[in-house]
Amino acid sequence: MFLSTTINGVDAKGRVSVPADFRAVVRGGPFDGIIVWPSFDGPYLEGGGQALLERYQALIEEMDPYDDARIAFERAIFGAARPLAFDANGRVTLPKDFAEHAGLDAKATFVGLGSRFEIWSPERFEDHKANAQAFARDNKRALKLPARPGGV
Amino acid sequence: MFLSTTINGVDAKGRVSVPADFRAVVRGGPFDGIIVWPSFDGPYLEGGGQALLERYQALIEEMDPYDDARIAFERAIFGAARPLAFDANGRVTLPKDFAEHAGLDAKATFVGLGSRFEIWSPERFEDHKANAQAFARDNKRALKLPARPGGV
DNA sequence: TTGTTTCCCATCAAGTCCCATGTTATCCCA
DNA sequence: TGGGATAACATGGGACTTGATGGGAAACAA
Repeated sequence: MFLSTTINGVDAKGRVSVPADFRAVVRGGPFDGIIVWPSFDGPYLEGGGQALLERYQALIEEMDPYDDARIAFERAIFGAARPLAFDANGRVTLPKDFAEHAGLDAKATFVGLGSRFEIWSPERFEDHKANAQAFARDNKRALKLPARPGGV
Repeated sequence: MFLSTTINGVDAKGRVSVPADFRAVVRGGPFDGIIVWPSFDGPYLEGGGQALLERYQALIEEMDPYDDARIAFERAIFGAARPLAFDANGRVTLPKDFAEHAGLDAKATFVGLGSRFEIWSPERFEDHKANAQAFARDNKRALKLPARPGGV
């Protein structure tokens, strides 16, 4: 599972170390690296191992071959995703357009989300985190978050 | 899996480099090249390895021999598809009618869609990409993509 | 011959690999 | 428990390989 949040440096070549914990998650898989795509939801990147993409593919292949929704998902996800292989030191090179989409220059924040992860510009992530926490607090009933005795 | 989007040049002879990642997908197959046909759905080309065509064949053979839809698909896909062999540098030569159908002149956009890919004129693809992203964003629950905590 | 297609070679850029170094975390032993 | 040794991790730069592309020669068809 992808867990915890890590900030790593992005060097002049666009290389960034993938946190060792994240590398351990995909180790032994069919592809020694991660698969990353720009979120169509905001200025950040989403990623996971090849297993994640294969799960998406299985979902999509249950749709009819020429279903409009299927083709839209295929273009939005597979068309945007890129496999990023680890180098000998566990780094990947971020394509320029990915770095631009997420506003990454000197630093990148890796956020583990269980089956997948996100990559943010550290400044944007701080804003987003505050917003997400406030949203969750204000909507916890609507979201049916598990309530704890005492309401804490 | 065919992944990511790449823009490659089309030279005066109608030659275009197939992205190295795509070549790697079909490498080792029975035919050292790709199979391409004009989409009956829009101004672009569809393609894949020989394995893809064999899967389509299996699907179609489940239909009744004289089903109108079957005959239409057979003509639209198998009748229109051509195998394009790689040259020593991994390029293929686009037949003129294919280039016309997709409006390809100086550049061609290869879009990976998992089990197959599409070839677009870069300008036309930009338009459709925005549509696909908006559609995917609005309908991602239909795909049961893992929801992000907070829904933000 | 004339135009078209296929094959081969040269070049340039970009991506990948390799080695070296500093820093942090972990382990072991006194 | 404290300190030192060791291993793991993150980072920087240089060398090299691969990929994309352009042009030309040879083979083929009209």
